[in-house]
Amino acid sequence: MGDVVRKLHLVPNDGGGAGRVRRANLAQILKAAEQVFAETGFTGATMAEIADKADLPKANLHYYFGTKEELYRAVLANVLEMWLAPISVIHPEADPAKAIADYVYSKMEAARSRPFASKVFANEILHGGAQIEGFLSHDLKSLVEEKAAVLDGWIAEGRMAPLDAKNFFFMIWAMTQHYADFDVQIRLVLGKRQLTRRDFANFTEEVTRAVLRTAGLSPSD
Amino acid sequence: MGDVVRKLHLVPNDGGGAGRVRRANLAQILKAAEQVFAETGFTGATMAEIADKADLPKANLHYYFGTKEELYRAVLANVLEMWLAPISVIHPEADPAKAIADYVYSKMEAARSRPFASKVFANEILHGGAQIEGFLSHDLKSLVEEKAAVLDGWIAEGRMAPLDAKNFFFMIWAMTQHYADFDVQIRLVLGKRQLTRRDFANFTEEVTRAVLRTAGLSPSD
DNA sequence: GTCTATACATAGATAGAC
DNA sequence: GTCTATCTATGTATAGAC
Repeated sequence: MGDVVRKLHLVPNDGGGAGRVRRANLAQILKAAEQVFAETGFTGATMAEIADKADLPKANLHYYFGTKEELYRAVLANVLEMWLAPISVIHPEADPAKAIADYVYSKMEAARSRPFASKVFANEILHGGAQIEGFLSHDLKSLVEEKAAVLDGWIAEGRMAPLDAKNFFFMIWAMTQHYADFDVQIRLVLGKRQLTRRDFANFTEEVTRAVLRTAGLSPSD
Repeated sequence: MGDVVRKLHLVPNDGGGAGRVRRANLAQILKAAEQVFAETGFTGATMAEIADKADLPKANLHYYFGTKEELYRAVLANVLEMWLAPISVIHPEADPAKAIADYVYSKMEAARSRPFASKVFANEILHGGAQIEGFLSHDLKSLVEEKAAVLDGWIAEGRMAPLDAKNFFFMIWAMTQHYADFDVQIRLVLGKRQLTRRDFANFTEEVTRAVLRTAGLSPSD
């Protein structure tokens, strides 16, 4: 953790780590900003609305983050950390079925518990990803290459069915993030007011089964 | 075609269908608007940029569509038509494997050939879908119920593996639209400048295999 | 039916008192 | 370090000449 943040130069001026108030305010602002950016996008979001949600005067946001864009980049940095973390369960020594099921579970849990983070990420990519080009073309690219090599190894050893490993990750991302990003569509089509933990447990089961079958694997427990 | 448009009251004043110039201008504006809304979202898009891309003065857009929101709704109406059309291949008399493969193919082809349309739709849902709530909660909901019943029938007859039929559609939508909506991520991770027809053919093959395996089916040809 | 010039509203950013 | 008042830019929409 922290690596991506530093690499992308996305850290707000921390002043040296002195104040407690500072930390609390930063956290409050970042949380409010994540929600507002998720709901209305970068241009749609207004500093006034974020300030309202953070329960702070508008000028304070500019005091801490300077510009709207800086604030946005700080939110993105948080989001990217969350996005990357789960993939570590994919490593050569792991059991394929268990590792892949764990990965799907983690991504679904992230979609359920931090839907705003997922939407901020989706929105950024949807509109060209100008702020995270470096992250995508370097950090994520090499990570995917590394993890795809793990899958290729398993395939070569006959421990899972042959498939395009990179594309396999794309399909997993597509399905898991869909439940966060397109929740409105899912709710309205199912006629539900809210997607519950039970709903997500069911989705997770279905997605896990789909992914494992695609890889020619059976659940390990 | 036209049904959804009418139901949602999304038709711009057609004046009676007189002019040829009118038709050409409307088409030009709608095409430009689809692209700009896709790239920057509703609030991010400006009438000036759309006018530029449509090669018309800004005031003309207001002449034809009144407000930015009306123009946006007209774009959405087009997009929804495209979105719905392919699902008709799912009907009781069809062969399950062939029908599902055809459906995946059509959705992937739509993602490839009309990426802006897919992005406009994704953006609208991502931000709450206020403009298409009626479409989602009535039209799409009943369509999904009808088509899920077809799958449930196939399952009952032992013609495909048991699964949650509605969720099966969600997974298909997630994967197929991903290649349009997240193309930037895919391109940068793969290190490609552009996704070609060949790339899409490969994605389509992988997604089709994943979907058929999930349904316990083998390719029919 | 087309287009230039402009009115009006909103939102990002800052100055300066506290 | 906080906040009110204000500046300035941008973008939607329209008036009115052609």
